[in-house]
Amino acid sequence: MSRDSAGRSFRARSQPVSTDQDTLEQIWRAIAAIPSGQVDSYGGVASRAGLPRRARLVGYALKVAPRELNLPWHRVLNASGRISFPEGTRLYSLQRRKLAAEGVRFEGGRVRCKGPDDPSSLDRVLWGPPASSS
DNA sequence: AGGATGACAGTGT
DNA sequence: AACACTGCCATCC
Repeated sequence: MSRDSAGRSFRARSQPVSTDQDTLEQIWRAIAAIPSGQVDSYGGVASRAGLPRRARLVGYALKVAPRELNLPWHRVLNASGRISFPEGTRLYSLQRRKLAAEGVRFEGGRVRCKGPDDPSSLDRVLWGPPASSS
């Protein structure tokens, strides 16, 4: 860990940045791997794709993703557990509807329970389908 | 070439 | 909890 002139900490990149087609496909695969009824954050997707700190790139990858891939794009939320589209837009309601169809419950504007980034729950995402009442 | 703008995130105040 | 700031990276003026 290092610090810049303003005192903020940061991790140096251990790998050269690449934004070629392979990188995009890697991200798309990570998104496709999110199980139905579960959600992940942009940063989480980036990490699982082997691209830590590249959350913004995930947003770009989603934007340019070919429709034929049929990616579960609606399962990707921002780090605060919220939908990243402005409320009231068509995409917002579409995403919210798709999530609801998979049993993802909302509380106010955010998904229930912890944040999608919580490392302890990445594997057994707790806010999953309510159908599996354990 | 340089600044603004995003389907973002982390840290500090 | 909300805001400001910065890192981040591709696009679009």
